[in-house]
Amino acid sequence: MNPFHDAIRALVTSALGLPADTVVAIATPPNPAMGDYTVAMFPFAKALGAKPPELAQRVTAAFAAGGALSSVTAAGPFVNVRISRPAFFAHVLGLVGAGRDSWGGNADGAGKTVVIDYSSPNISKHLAYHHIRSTMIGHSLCRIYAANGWKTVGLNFLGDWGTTHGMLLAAWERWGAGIDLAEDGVAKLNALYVQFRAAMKEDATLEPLARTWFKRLEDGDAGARDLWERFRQVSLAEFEKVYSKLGVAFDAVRGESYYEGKMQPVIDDLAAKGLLVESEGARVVDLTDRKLPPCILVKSDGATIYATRDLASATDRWDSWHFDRALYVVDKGQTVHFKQWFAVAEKAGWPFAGRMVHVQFGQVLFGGRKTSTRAGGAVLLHEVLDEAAKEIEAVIAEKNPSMTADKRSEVARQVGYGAIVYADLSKLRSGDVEFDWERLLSFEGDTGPFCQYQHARIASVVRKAGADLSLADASLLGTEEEWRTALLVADFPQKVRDACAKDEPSIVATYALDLCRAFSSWYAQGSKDAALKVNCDDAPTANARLALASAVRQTLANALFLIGLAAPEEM
RNA sequence: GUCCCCGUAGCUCAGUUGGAUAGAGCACAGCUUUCCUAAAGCUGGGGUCGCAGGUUCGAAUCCUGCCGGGGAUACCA
Repeated sequence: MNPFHDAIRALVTSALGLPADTVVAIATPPNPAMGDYTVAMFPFAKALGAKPPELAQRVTAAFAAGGALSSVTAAGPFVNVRISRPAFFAHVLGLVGAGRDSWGGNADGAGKTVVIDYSSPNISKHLAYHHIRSTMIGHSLCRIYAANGWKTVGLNFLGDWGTTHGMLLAAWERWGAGIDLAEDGVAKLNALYVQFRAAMKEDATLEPLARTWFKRLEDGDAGARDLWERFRQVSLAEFEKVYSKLGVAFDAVRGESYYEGKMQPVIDDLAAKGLLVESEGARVVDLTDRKLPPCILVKSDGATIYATRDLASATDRWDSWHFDRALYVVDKGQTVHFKQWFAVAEKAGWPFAGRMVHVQFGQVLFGGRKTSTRAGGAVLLHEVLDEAAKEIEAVIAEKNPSMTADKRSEVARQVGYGAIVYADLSKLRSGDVEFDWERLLSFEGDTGPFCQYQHARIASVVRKAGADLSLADASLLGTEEEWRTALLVADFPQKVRDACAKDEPSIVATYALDLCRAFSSWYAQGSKDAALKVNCDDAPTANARLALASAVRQTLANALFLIGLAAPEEM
């Protein structure tokens, strides 16, 4: 995948007489002064019956100068390798230049389809801040899988069914007269829902009323159906406002209601296979052999439950797309639920069994506790996004007063939203995250705006220089800072693979930051010594440096795209 | 009770799948502004990698047991 890595592998395997396909772990030495890459000899010692330092000597002795590698030295049990810098610089510039927007991607997933279930909010409720996790991790995974050659289907699985929606219909009947849903519809619906739940505690007739309304909905009663459809549309329109801010678009929106008619065949099939047993009045699949609680599919009152809907929906997704993999980007609190119905699919021997993955993530905590949207007072996602854009707009006005108001507003949204998204995606999925306004609204250091700033900086320097980068002579590159930057650029394709293999967008986010730091360090050299500027006085050197900077910019733009951040040309 | 996740600098987090002296940012002390502008760079202090064992040439990383935090644990999603 990288001719320089290939050369190192070839050298090691041939020197030690190992098969050419032996796994050779190529790492970065702790100190750049030691070399560009390093290979530890320990893994080969046992098989070859020799001590690691001796093997390192053998590799060194077999090295012949010329080609991709410039020097090979033994440091005890390690073999440190320096690669030919002019060749490497030329290689990097060529790759990025040829790849452009697709640079970093691969075709590993060619012919394969992944269905990614993400965001999946409940209608008639706001998108709260914590929805950013599923929404952006899922969105980013769509792009990462696509960059790895997969066909992706992004799916929003709306919570639009169940007795809670009956409550809302009942509440509307009581108090809905005169309410205009055209403006802040979701807020009004949510208020009605909260009001109804509160009233239920006082008035025992309300819960049956809600059930009756839901029954009407299930039976296709036109009045109930129309009203529910209206609530659904109002909610979707409001979700869409937030999604468009984030650049999120789905390939399909299928709510729980969509699968309503598809559950009976699932139940029948499980019953026919003898998997469905009666237990405490409910119909369940026993999972004691998997050390799991039984999976309830039909409640004792005869109604279905979310496991039934998930099974029906998986079946439907299989019929629609014949996926090779289906990701469920859902918080880790639902781990048992997913294990249960994945197990049911396996027991039933369905063709898609084993292809589902629960991509779990940690929860957003407020003061160390899980959020409760029911308790009210939840922080809304659009509020956080708007606040960040507002704050950053003031910063831009101060730092870049010549920018027009329109442009400033556009860039403020890109960078403000970028700050919020980056703050979430830069962390490993698995950990819980504490909601912290101060940290979300910081634009310095390990942040999205820092990455975007480096991108804008490079774009501006290159734009103003107006040089013909196709004439760049890579042999004129060579400072330590340029070198470290180029090495990082070359790592990008592997990061795109790793992020996909682990379903982990933070790998790309962390990488983007590392690349920015390397570039920023390099760029700052120019303030100490004008000869070290990117756009220095010596035209051929400037051309080569601008070409490398341009490669960094392209890499950065591609990385930011994968995590859903805009890459502004100026800021 | 059982199961899952987490525990690394004062705070927020990385750590190349077991490798050489554990790294960033924030905060703190200081220094540096004619390329996009300091939204940055450089220097410095700051660590028993929760604790105790084990596995081996070698452990923040793997195994076991504790401690601490969060979550799940059949008719909500």
